[in-house]
Amino acid sequence: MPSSPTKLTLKVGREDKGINGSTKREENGFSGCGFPDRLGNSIWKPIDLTSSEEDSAVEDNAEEDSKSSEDARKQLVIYDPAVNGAREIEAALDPNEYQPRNTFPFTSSSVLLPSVGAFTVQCANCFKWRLVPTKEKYEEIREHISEEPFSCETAREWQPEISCEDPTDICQDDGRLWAIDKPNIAQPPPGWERLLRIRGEGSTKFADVYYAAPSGKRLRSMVEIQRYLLQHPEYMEAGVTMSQFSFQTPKPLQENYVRKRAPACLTTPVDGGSNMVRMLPGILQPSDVNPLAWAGPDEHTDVRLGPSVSTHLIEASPDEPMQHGQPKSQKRSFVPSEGIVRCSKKVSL
DNA sequence: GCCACCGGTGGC
DNA sequence: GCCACCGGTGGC
Repeated sequence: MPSSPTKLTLKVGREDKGINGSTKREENGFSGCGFPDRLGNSIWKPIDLTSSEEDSAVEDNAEEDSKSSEDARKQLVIYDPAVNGAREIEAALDPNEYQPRNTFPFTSSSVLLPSVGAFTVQCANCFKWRLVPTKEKYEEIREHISEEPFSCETAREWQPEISCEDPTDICQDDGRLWAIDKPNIAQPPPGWERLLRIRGEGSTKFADVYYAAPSGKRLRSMVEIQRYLLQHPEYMEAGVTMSQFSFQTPKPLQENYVRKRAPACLTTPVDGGSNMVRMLPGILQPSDVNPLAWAGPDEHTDVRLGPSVSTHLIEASPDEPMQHGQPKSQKRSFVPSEGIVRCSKKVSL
C-alpha cells in the first residue's frame, strides 16, 4: 500500500471467557499493552515485527515513532463497543470522566468473536496514539481525516490537558490484531448506525459491514440500502443519500488472518510455515490454529507499525490460554470444548 | 485476486 | 421464525 497520510487502522481483540467466568480483558486497561504510565514507568518495549522473530526490541519513544511510523500517521484504532458492551464503554468514556490511563473498559462479555478494540487515532505531529472516546467521534474524525489531519490538539476536545508531550494513550500491543481502516468514510445518517463485525480467523473475509436503520433493520449491501430507501422515501426526503453509506471493510494487518479462497476438500496445511495450520474445510485442530490473541498481563510485547502500515502486526502472548472465535456451527471450524489453546510468544508472519 | 452481494444455516 | 454469521460466486 502506498504511503498515505490517510491510512486508518483498527485493532481487534477477542473476548476470552476465563475459567471462572471472568474475561481476560482487564477492567483497568489493555491487558497486554496497557496505557503507558504518564511518568513513563510502564512503557513496554515494543518489538518491531517487521523484522525477524527474536530481535528488534526498540525503545518506545516519540523519536523512534517519528522515524518508524511515518506512514502510520493518522491511523485510527477502533474498539467496537457494540461487541464489548456499549453501555459500559459509553459510561466509562464519558468525556467528562475520561481517564485514558487506566479506565478503558474491557468489560465482561460472553462474546467470543474477535472484536474491534479501541477508537484511537494517531497524531500527525507526534505520532502518538490518542484514544477517541466514542465511535461517533471516531467516525467524525475518519470522515475528514484527509482534509483535517488529527493531532493531539484535536484530542483536547475530550482530554483537555493532552498534548504531544504526553505519552501515547495506547501502544500497538501484544497480540491483538491490527488492521487498516479506510479513511474518509461518510458518517452514517442521523439515526443510522454503521456496524462492523469482525469474522473469525481463517474466514474468507475479514469483516462485514452492516447498517442499522433507525427502525433496527439491518442492511448489508448498497443494493439493500437502495431498496430500503425506495421503500421508505421519508429517509430520502430527510436528505439521506447513498453517498452516506459505505461497505468498505478494514483490512487485517495479519496477512494470514483471512484465508484465500481454497478448493473444497483441501486437507493439507496451507499455512506455509507459521504456527497456524489450516485444514480446510475440515475440522481445525485447536493446537493448529493461531488464535487471535492478546497478551496476558504479566508478559507484554509491544508492537508498532513499521515504515509500511501494511506490515503484519499480530502478537500472541506467551502461555496465555486463548479461545478462538467461536464458530456458530461445528461444521465450520472446531468443537467448542476444544477451543482453548495456547499460542507461542510470537507468531510467524 | 479482490470484493460486492447474497444464499444458507444454526442458534436462539 | 428471525437473524447473525459464514461461505460461495460472479463480475471486475
